[in-house]
Amino acid sequence: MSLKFSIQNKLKNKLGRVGVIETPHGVIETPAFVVVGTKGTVKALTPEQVKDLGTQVVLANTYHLYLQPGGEKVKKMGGLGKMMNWSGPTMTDSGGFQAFSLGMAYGEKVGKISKNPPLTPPLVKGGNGEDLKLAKITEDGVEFKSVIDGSTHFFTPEKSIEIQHNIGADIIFAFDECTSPLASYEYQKEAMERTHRWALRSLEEHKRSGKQQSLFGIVQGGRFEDLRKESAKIIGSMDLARRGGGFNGFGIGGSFDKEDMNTAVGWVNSILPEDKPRHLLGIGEPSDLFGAIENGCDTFDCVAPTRIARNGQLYTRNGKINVMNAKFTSILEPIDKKCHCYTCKNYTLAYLSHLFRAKEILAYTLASIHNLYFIVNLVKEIRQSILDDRFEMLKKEFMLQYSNGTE
RNA sequence: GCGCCGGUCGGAUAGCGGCUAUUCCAGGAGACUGUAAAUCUCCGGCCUUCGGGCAUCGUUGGUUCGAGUCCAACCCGGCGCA
Repeated sequence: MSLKFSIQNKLKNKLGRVGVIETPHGVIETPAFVVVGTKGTVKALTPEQVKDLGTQVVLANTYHLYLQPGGEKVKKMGGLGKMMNWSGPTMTDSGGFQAFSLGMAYGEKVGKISKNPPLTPPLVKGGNGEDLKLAKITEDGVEFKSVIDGSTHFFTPEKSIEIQHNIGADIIFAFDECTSPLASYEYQKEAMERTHRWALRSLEEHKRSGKQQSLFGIVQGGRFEDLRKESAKIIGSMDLARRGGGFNGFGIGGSFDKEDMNTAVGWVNSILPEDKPRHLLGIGEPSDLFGAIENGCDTFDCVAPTRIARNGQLYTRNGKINVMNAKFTSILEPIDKKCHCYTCKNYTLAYLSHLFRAKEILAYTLASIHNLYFIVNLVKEIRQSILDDRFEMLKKEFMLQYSNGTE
């Protein structure tokens, strides 16, 4: 069950690399942006549209598919890929993110990326205790309340792996706890150590089952250097000596400060084994990609392009625009004149603006096509730039234009 | 002409004597990073030293400590009868 990963080229004096991951459902040329299809569908898009815009791999979610339709049902439908008519590589997240989004973050204005690092250590202790939250963390696992009907479910590492086996993605993730950026050092450490214990349990459950899917272990540690390094060391070498093999690849999870995310990723990737793929979980604003890639990440998934698309925000080389703004109602040009996506080739901003205001379903489809095309192909462009030895040039050019753009 | 009903933000509404005039939609803007999300937040009369202050419920008067709310007249709209 080892995953084939080969490195084709590396960035000079940096951790970045170009490679190829071989899965049972085809290759992933890395770096690659992984499109999120949480419930076994990329919202607003058909798999053909997802494929045509250049997507190589789709990631679904264990918690959501477990609740609906259920892991067994997915298995009976032939597994994730077959079920959703996606013939390419697939991944599933373990449900660890929901320990955060339905726990600490539930009902709060907190994302996993904090933009203004708190000057004083926050009072927030950890991730459980409040009855209002839908996730409570214990040593054994996480108690979740269903967002659909409020029913209670308990995820252990073993349970998550079992569900992920049923769902049947090519790459699955160890069960972890995604922490809040507001959590204290003490809590981050406590959660990280628990995640390490869960990682071992995930790995053992996976080996015991004999399933052929690839399992990625997840590095935690929040924004703290010593924790990140410790986590990378432990997850990176877990179970290697005892049975050989260890994890097939790694996920880098948890929370970051926007400011030093790249540095944190660098700490981790300089420790993780070089010959296995590294997936940066949940990161993917255009401006984040360059830093993540040059710091050694091979794949990234992010809901941002599809979610913000449905909420009316669109990527352009000159930064993001909000298509709902009044000024776009009369602009008879595409979102981005240089973009080659289906949406830009065929529709004007004025029309998109109309579709959004009218709440027409097509609005969400066209916007999602554009944003995904933008991000997927930006990563492809970065990949090519590494092969052509002009990464720095592209990065400089893109970042300047993206942050200066007023359009 | 007579009778009845009604005039509250751009539209639709709540409000039936008590201080902060409600909600929805439309409008303006912002947010969203391993999807609780086609979602959420804020703004919307004037002034503000951002604490707040002053207005405002068709118009004008009146009753009352206090009126969007009660009374009168007028204006406008709908319906009915001539």
